[in-house]
Amino acid sequence: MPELPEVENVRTSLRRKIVGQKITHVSVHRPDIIRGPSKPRNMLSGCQIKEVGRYGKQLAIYTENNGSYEPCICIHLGMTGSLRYEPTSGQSGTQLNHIHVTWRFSDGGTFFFRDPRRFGGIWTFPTPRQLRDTRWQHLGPDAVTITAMQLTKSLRNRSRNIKSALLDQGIVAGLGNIYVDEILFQCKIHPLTPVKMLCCKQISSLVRRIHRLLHNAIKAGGSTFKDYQNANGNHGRFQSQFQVYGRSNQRCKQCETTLQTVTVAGRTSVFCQCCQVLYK
DNA sequence: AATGTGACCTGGCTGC
DNA sequence: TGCAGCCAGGTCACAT
Repeated sequence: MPELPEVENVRTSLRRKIVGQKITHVSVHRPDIIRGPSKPRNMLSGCQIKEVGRYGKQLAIYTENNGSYEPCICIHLGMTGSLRYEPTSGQSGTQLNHIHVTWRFSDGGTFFFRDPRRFGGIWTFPTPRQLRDTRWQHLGPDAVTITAMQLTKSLRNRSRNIKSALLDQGIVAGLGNIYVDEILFQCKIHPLTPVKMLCCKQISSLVRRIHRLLHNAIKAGGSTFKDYQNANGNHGRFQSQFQVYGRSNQRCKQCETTLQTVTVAGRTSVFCQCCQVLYK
């Protein structure tokens, strides 16, 4: 389940492998994984990789020609998507099923997009600016850099609860069910608390916790539950630090109360009814 | 306009 | 052992 820390680890592991390389051949095994209105311009075939970027949970692969930016692709990993780099054209450590796109590089290396559940996808754009001005335009500030002032402004006069607000990528980009549950537990806020009940001090604290948690999760290589691996095939280690996510009906690590679940915005939320206050 | 809900998709788990 | 049914959740279309 890749959220921001996992996507950031994919980005950093991938950029070391592919920046500067030229794509010699692309195979699209499953065309419906290519989304969006514009059909791919050869999925970067013949292009040289300039940089690997990220915004929220989305990755971007930028290419260049004589120093200027050329076509780019945006990759969303969805729930089970993964990107894997193999130094040779073989697929030694990569599962062969559910590979939808394969890129081959000038050095003989291969790069795969695999996504069993196909919630992910790839979007192509003629320039990075097109990507920013269309697909990324509606996203809120990236969760790593969002400020208390930006979040306060986004939450002003809203009637929804804090859990669904933090899951909304238009308010803050990069958080998903796992990290939102962990952040709300750390802040001692019940997931159903209406955002209008939170004061400026609480929102500032929320933002500090978001930054700290994401920083620690990125440092730990992200979290692995079932599927996630970075581009080298390594698993994350942050899941061992979870306080609530995946611990329904177990004891709260702070107060020993049995953790409960509630469905918010169609997602299972685990929380401690003793530690987390429902402001009304 | 803002918010809520269900569909998409498939691997893994549980219960019979 | 094999099968059916349920659950997981990011995003989007549609309903309220």
